[in-house]
Amino acid sequence: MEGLHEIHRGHRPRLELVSVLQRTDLFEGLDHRHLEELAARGRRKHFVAEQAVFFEGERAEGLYVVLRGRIKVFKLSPKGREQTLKIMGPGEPVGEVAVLSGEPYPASAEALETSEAVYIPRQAFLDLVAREPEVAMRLLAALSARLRFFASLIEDLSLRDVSQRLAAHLLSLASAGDSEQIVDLEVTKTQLSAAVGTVPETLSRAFSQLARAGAVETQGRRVHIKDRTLLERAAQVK
Amino acid sequence: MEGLHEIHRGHRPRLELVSVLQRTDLFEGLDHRHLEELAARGRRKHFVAEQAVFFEGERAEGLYVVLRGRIKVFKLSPKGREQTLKIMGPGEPVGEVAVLSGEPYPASAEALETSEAVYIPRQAFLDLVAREPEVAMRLLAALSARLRFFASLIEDLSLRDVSQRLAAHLLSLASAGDSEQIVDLEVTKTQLSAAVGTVPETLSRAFSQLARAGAVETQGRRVHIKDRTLLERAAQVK
DNA sequence: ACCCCACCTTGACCAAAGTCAAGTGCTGTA
DNA sequence: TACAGCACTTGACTTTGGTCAAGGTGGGGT
Repeated sequence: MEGLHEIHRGHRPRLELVSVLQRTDLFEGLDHRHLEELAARGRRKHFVAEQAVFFEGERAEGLYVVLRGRIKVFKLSPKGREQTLKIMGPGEPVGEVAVLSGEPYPASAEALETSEAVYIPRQAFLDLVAREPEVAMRLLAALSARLRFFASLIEDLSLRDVSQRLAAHLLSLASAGDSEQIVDLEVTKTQLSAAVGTVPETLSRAFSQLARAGAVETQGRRVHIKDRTLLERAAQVK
Repeated sequence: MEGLHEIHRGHRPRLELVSVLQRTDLFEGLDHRHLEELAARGRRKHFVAEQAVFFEGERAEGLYVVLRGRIKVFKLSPKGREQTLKIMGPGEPVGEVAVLSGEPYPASAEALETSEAVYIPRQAFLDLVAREPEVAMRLLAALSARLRFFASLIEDLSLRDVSQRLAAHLLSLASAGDSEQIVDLEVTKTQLSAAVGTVPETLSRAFSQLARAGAVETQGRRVHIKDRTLLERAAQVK
């Protein structure tokens, strides 16, 4: 029994780690040798809902790659208000900016729900990036996408009001075509308020404003988009 | 004469380009062969104050590396208000995110003053990044730094008021040590207002508020920091 | 089925900041 | 030197949105 456990703890999990790493934006299709090494040096971590992953200002000893669930990256104001930067889902890396620049984490992160991630120690990651240009290219793509996202968040916060931001957010959740459809917010409205940069009360008013205009109707987390054109107009000029 | 001109246009400038590329964050210390190729495929461009470099939404055919002067990257609201994302100085790349992701420029850019840049066509850059891991690493460092900057801009816009943002901005311009010192804004106050995410009127009031508190005194673009501790307090909790 | 608690909504209020308008001062130019 | 134009400031006003307080609602657990 003793021996069997050894094998299970030391070996089976590692093979399994390789297979989950392969389903990751950063590492899929990567040379098996590299995956093996990552698996050997990385660790699988489990988080329950609301559990902290790391805190802003902490030294970054490694990064996480989400396997299951969602991890919210956010900033806190002294008064306790929160601004969500981004919610990361399966396949996405969290904390890689801090690891790359060698500085402390620039924001905090916590699990939104039961989640799993691979933890990769700083040096293991840096070794891989330096040795494997393909990983560097994927990272560049990931960081570029994030910069784009941040730039548009900055634009929203600075130049658009809450209803416009909400309308734009709903449109980004909506599928391309249909004028009328039902979208799932995937988070509570309180969490949504932190993502669009406001408080629950104001978000609620923005929703009822859009509802009064006839653009949407809400039932809990489900939002019925009644008139996409109207919603598009609410997101823009005004 | 004809021949001389040929040489001057076709060759001298290229040698010169190599030498300026060497003074660039992204390319310094790079293999001479690569620099030659960049120089062959790139072009030097000159901008006068307020001249557009590119517009948001335009297809990104290449990127720029600032040699001299400053280039402002910004977003415009439908109503004409502007949010500065970042002002880029000598050595820094502009537009590389669009080139990397193959999507349109996510923001507009224009010269703040007489400026010079190297224009590098998309494919020349991608070739180099793919072939030269060192360039990819530098890019990762640059993008990481920018993400960090953006994250803190998002935090500021969402969670702090204008005086706090102004105080923080002044502190970032100030040198580390001294409690009392004079800093140069390096831009007009109107431009500063776009950088901290407000309008000139509000910025002006924020300045007089800080002045009333005894933290600073302003004389045009020169700001006399009279009490750094006071300024730090104004930047924070409040 | 009931109850509890967290989430959400609404109203009243207030503070922050954008807009509009007027006026001052500085600078570069004719 | 005088003028034009721009940057900046200040005041009055309005709008937006955050805060506080009070209910309503709904889903999960016992």
